Amino acid sequence: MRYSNLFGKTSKSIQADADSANAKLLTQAGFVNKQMAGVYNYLPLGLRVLTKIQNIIRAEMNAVGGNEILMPTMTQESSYVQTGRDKMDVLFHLKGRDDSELVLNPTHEEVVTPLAQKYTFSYRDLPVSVYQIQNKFRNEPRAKSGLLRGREFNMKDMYSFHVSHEDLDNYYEQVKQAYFKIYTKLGIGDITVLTYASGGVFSKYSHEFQTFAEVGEDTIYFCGKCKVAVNKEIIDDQKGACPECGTSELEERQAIEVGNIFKLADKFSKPFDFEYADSNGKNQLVQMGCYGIGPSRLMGTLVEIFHDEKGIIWPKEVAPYAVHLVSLGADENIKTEAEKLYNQLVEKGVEVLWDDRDASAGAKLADADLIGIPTRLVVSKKTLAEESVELKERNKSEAEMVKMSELLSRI
RNA sequence: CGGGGUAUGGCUCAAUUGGCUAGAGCAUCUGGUUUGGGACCAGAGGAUUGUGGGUUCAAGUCCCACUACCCCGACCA
Repeated sequence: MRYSNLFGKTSKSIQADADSANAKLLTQAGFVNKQMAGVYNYLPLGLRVLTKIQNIIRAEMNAVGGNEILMPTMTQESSYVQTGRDKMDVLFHLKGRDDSELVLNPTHEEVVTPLAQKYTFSYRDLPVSVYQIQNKFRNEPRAKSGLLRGREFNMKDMYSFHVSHEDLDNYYEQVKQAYFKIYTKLGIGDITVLTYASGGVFSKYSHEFQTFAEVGEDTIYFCGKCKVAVNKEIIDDQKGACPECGTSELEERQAIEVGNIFKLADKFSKPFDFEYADSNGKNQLVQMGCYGIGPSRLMGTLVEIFHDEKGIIWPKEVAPYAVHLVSLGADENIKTEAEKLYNQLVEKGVEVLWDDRDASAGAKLADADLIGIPTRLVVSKKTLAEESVELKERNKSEAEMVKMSELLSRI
């Protein structure tokens, strides 16, 4: 991609209302643009990152047998009346023609449960799990912290259906491991911990995945020995002790919730009367689990974790491009050489963003740091004199000269 | 939802006790110069000051209402 063709621009001045580092940097670098409180537009750079995060998640869900589907954004309110969730205060309500009552789905239990019911008759149809990656709507009393807490946000939600609690337990563990693989791939595996948390309205307890970060809204108590934590909301229930080893020597940390998994059991199968015939032909309630992770929140989290005073430092797995090619100087010769290199890289399948503008060196280099692509290549009079290209990693301070002839094999 | 604050070109801000044609920087456009860390010179365009009402000879400025946004808290599948 040539920078001159890229929709979205970097900006020197920042949004006055950008609170967190992720809101500030993502806006300034041209990844997102705020539509209104807690609602964002994803520009090309931002969408590329979001898509990569989604694909990492998608691969792991497929690996545990998840079937990807896409459910609707809106649903008749009566489904929520059936479960009692129509009273949730974060629910967006709207009216259709004839004053029909509709809601924008905050999650999809009310949709997926009756859906799965239509295709599940006996134990032979179970277990099964389905997931989708879609935008959710929650009328948060207070949206904040950029992508960390929005009113419309992107989420992967998976739902599993089982004949027994044991089977649910089994699958739940598999998904838990899949989640850790996701965090590891995103580069936050070592700072993300399994956290015992409240199950909200639907189950007594749940497991959250919490990433240590100062801006995190959640307070958790971390057990260094077991590498698990307890959310503050249930620390009293746990009597201030680690649920795995019992020690009360826990470290208080701030963290961002980057995933949450629940054993729903029959919380939803019951109101919808979702039963299957067992091997004796007797009807039994289906046991359910649900598993949520937010790509958009993860994108914000990654920026919170990986940035410096100059800008974002994307992990390679999710960076919008692998290489940021910068040509410095107005000489036609420089531009020609840069273009040659650009074409070679593209041909080789390297994702490259070429800053082909006539902007000053300072402006281009500052933008490269702000955007945060892992590898920066500079072509200038200086480098051409040595038939070389300057290579610098965004997360390192020193640059090195690489011969043009050797460059392609290096990348 | 309680408390506090803000609203002025695309962005960041200014405008004396209410007073003349609402200023500047960034960005944009034109010309020139410049190219290894957000360059410089000259010129240009761009605003019914969030919306509605009120007070006044006169309102960006004062009053009321509404809306949006931000902060603290509460809330948070």
